[in-house]
Amino acid sequence: MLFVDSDRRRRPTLDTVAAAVGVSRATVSNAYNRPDQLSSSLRERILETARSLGYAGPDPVARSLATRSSAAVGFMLPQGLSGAFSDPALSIVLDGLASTVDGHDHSLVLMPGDATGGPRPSIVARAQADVMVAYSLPDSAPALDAVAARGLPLVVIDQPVLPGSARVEVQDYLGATLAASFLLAQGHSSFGILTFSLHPDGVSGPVSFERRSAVAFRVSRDRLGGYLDTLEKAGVQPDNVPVWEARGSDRELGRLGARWLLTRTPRPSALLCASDQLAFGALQAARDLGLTVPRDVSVVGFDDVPEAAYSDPPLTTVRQPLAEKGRRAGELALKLLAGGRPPRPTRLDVSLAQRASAAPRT
Amino acid sequence: MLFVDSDRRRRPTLDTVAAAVGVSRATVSNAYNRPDQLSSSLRERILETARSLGYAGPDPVARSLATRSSAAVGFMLPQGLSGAFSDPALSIVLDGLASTVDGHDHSLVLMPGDATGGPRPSIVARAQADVMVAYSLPDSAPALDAVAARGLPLVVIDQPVLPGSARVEVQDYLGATLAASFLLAQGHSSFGILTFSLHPDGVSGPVSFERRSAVAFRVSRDRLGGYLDTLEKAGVQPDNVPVWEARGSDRELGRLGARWLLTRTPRPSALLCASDQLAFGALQAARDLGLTVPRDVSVVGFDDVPEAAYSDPPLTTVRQPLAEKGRRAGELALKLLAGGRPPRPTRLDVSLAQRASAAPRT
DNA sequence: TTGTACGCGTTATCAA
DNA sequence: TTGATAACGCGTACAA
Repeated sequence: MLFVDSDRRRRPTLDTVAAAVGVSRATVSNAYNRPDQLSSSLRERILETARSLGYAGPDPVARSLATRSSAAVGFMLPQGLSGAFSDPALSIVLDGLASTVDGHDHSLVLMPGDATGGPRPSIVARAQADVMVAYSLPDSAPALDAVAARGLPLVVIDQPVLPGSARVEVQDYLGATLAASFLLAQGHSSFGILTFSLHPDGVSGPVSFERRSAVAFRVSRDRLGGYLDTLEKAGVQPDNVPVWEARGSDRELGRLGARWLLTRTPRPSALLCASDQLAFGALQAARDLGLTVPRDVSVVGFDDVPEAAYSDPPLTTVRQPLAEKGRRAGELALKLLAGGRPPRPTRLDVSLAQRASAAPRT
Repeated sequence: MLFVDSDRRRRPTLDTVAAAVGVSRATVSNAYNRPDQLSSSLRERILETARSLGYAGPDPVARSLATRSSAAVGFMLPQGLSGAFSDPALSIVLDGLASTVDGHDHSLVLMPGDATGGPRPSIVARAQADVMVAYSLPDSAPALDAVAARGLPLVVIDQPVLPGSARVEVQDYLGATLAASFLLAQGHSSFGILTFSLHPDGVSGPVSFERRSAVAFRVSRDRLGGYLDTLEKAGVQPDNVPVWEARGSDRELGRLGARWLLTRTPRPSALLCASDQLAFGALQAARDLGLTVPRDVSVVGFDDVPEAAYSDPPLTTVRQPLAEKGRRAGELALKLLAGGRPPRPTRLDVSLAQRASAAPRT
């Protein structure tokens, strides 16, 4: 009696099913993975028995060990998910990526970053994924070394290419140039710049001159550089352009920064914002201060998230193909997984979406 | 020569390192996982050798197989990530969850849903996670059966509790009641309701009477039920209340629906929206039609996402503790993982955040 | 169809 | 204490 009661409730395995049906483990495995390797009647019998035994199919981990593939794509973020998901641009990219890999029966493992500007190396070392995608990590992120140490293929988005990695990138510098040129052409000569993190230290505030050099995030570097270089070429001294660094790309942080920028003397007649979220915050800050956009101040964003078309006023911004960026990254990941060599990086185009938030200087 | 060149580039394993150091595999394993089990000098020697051999630490998959734990929590979504990430409410919940599990060195595996209203069962069957979290899946989602088949612990958010699962939930019905009561108290008597999906079939449009029954999503069911019941108690016939179902909780879809609602005759003087996103769309639709909120029409949302405080006008909405919801789910998942029994569900509170988008009927 | 050699660790249990 | 032995964990895939 006692013996019966204490029969070990181990979960059934391939062997359990094989024994019950009276075939070998290999055959049961085939029933799941290679239906053509056995008669359909036998297969049906096996599946039926498995069901009755409560066997839910081959254990994913064991299968991964045997095949040396976990059918998952790792996605490394520069920050916690909080920051991540509040950024619609990232959401769109992630969606493009997810739909691509999902279509190939791969799952997505998210690795949020922490204060170091990326996921902790221990997280990366233990993640069950066979290819990693890095999204806008700082150049020196320890997470990248961890990926290299594991020898996993890597796709980078918005980052300098690493040896052996594939890369998706957008012409950020060019985009910034477009934005600045446009405002210059509109007659503006007094600017303020609102950027997101330059270094992975969580600092917000006015940007000192030293801090502008050796910027750790490629995107920030390119956008800021594009703005400043363009202005300088037009005769606007970079030292005279106030720059505010927000800790993240978030509306409220943008509002804070824009409030500072718009209370400088002289007040800038145009704000260059490194993201649409920051720009939305800037629109709000202008309203708070009783300024009208674009009459009193022009605002230009970056990304062209869907909401940019609906803000008040609709946002003039640099458009980049966000969903495409994610899809490309997904395709590259899959390609690397299939053993492909990293192709040369293709740069996605940017363009200026002219709406109502920027106007000629009055 | 040739032999040397062709030396098999297999990745080093514990054995490789053990052999190189001249100790057993177990000792190398201990060097990584139980530093107290060996002298620190030996440990250092092992780690050093591992480094020089290019060994990145124990293989995560093999470790999972041996420990029978993959240190990951799976998150099942009702839709593709597209819909998911465009919903700030979900983002916040997910963030709360992610930070909780991340703090315990667990990773997060995302399982996007498809047309069936949840992830495909095959995805669930193969996911490497040892606990699943279901977010607002329809009651009959096949994904839930797949979880049960695997015998994985389950946490449900915004769903009816399943046998053996833990659950975190919000008083949606009560929240809807608050919103409707408030508008009634303000003197409104002509309403329109804007809801997100009632059934997992991707339909958008006016909601027929039959479609209002047997609603598949608990949240939709409770919110819609709360609105209609409250109105009915106040003498407003549910049949006379136009209801628009949006395919998703998305601003643009909300705009479409609100446009329809606001062009009914007689025009509703108040709109009850099942989410803030839909409400934002409604604000836009009102603007499009030349209506002023709240003078011509009052709008009430649901969720109280951060942006609700900054919309134009700021949104009166039902507040629910989104981040807390995610954290609770994460804690429950961890608890289940540790072998805990599912505690009885705790309901999180809701309240009404009164702002400027709703006013007494003029 | 089947036998069986892996895949790569973890964790008692045991010995020095 | 410190380290070793060996029994799993659960499949996959190839040769027979």
